[in-house]
Amino acid sequence: MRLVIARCTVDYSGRLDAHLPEATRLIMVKADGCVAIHADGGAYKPLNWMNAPNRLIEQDNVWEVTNPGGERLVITMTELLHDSAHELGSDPGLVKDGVEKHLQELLADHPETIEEGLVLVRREHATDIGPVDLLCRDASGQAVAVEIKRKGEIDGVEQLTRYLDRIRQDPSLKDVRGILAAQAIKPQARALAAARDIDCVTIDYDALRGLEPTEPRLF
Amino acid sequence: MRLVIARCTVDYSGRLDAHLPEATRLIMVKADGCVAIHADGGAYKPLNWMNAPNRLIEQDNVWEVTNPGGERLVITMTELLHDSAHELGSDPGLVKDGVEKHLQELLADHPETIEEGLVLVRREHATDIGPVDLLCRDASGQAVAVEIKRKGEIDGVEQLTRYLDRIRQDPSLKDVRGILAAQAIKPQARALAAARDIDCVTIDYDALRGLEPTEPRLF
DNA sequence: GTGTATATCTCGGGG
DNA sequence: CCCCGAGGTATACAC
Repeated sequence: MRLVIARCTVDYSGRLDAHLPEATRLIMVKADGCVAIHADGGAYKPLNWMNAPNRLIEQDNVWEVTNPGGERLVITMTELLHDSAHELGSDPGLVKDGVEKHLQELLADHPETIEEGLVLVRREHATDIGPVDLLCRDASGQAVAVEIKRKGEIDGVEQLTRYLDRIRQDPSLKDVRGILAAQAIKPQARALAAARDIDCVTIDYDALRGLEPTEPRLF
Repeated sequence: MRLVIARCTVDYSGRLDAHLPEATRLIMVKADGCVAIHADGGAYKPLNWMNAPNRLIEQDNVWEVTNPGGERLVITMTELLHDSAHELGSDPGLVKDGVEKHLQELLADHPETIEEGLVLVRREHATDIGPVDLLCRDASGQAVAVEIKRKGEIDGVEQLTRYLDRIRQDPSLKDVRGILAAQAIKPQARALAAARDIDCVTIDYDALRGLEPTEPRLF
């Protein structure tokens, strides 16, 4: 990783056009060739960036970064204040706990916590517009499509609605109903769900994890 | 901005739990107190981060970053390889051209490029679930709601559908129809739009910009 | 503050 | 390669 602090202007042209007036910034060049330009505020987003793979041409005080997609980033440096390189090696990567995938795994193992008598038919049931999180059958034998979210918002209701439309085109599943299962569901999502005869169920993630016999903690 | 290269482990606890095994990484502390931890690959996202405002406690080789929302990031350093501080000053910020806002401004000035005879009634017409980009009337006097996107995808059709449902509850607008206007529209979005009697119109941004008398180039 | 939409979203997975 | 969905999304803006 190369770290350069320089007074510079930057021009990006690609998915849109963008320009940075002259100021002092950090220019980060990583081992994979990607480039990010950071100001001294805002943790997350660089002001400008180019993802790998890139071609970087250094010509005096002008750096030109291009990528196969036709995007182009030009950094014009007027004053170089720091320039250092560091060998970091590869990163083992982030280990996460508590994302939607875990919630889906737990609910697939314990569908009865969504609704009494609910039985799993298939996880990630495929439709031609994407996979439904859980396809189940309820105590009466009726098919139930379950969309799982950490946060239940309008988008989740729209998504489940699209899936239900598709699933219902299969004659054997034409009376499928929908459930939105989430750790918390916003009033707007509840309202839209109600208008579309979709049930809402809130899930207690910690209680659910307590049902797992082995308590598979990641760290 | 302070730049530290160190061999470290990192633990985050907050909206989820996350852990980084020991490796060498860049730790960036910006003037506003935010912290980002970068590996040597991937331009955009830090592995872990804490947005300002933060409280940072340095205790020997352990840094503890906490924020008012109860999130907590702990960096345990086993080897310090680089530590430098740099005065960057404030950044004038990024100037952009070609985002959706510009497209909306241009189309508001030239609604006839969307459809012959179309006349603007109101930009950002408010509904109780959000603003419609353009509300217009067509040559026959019928109301038309226009949703503008740079890229026309399914979400845009869903969004316009929700607005149309709301707008039609107003008796004076009950026969409003919808147009999705975008620089490019995906087949999936076209299919969904067709199923909902929403028209699709592709927009040539450069040609549209050429219609502006003053050619308001930003840089 | 909540609610909504945008983003050069990024990133990863599946066909 | 495209398509789709998740994200500690972040970020801006209106109410």
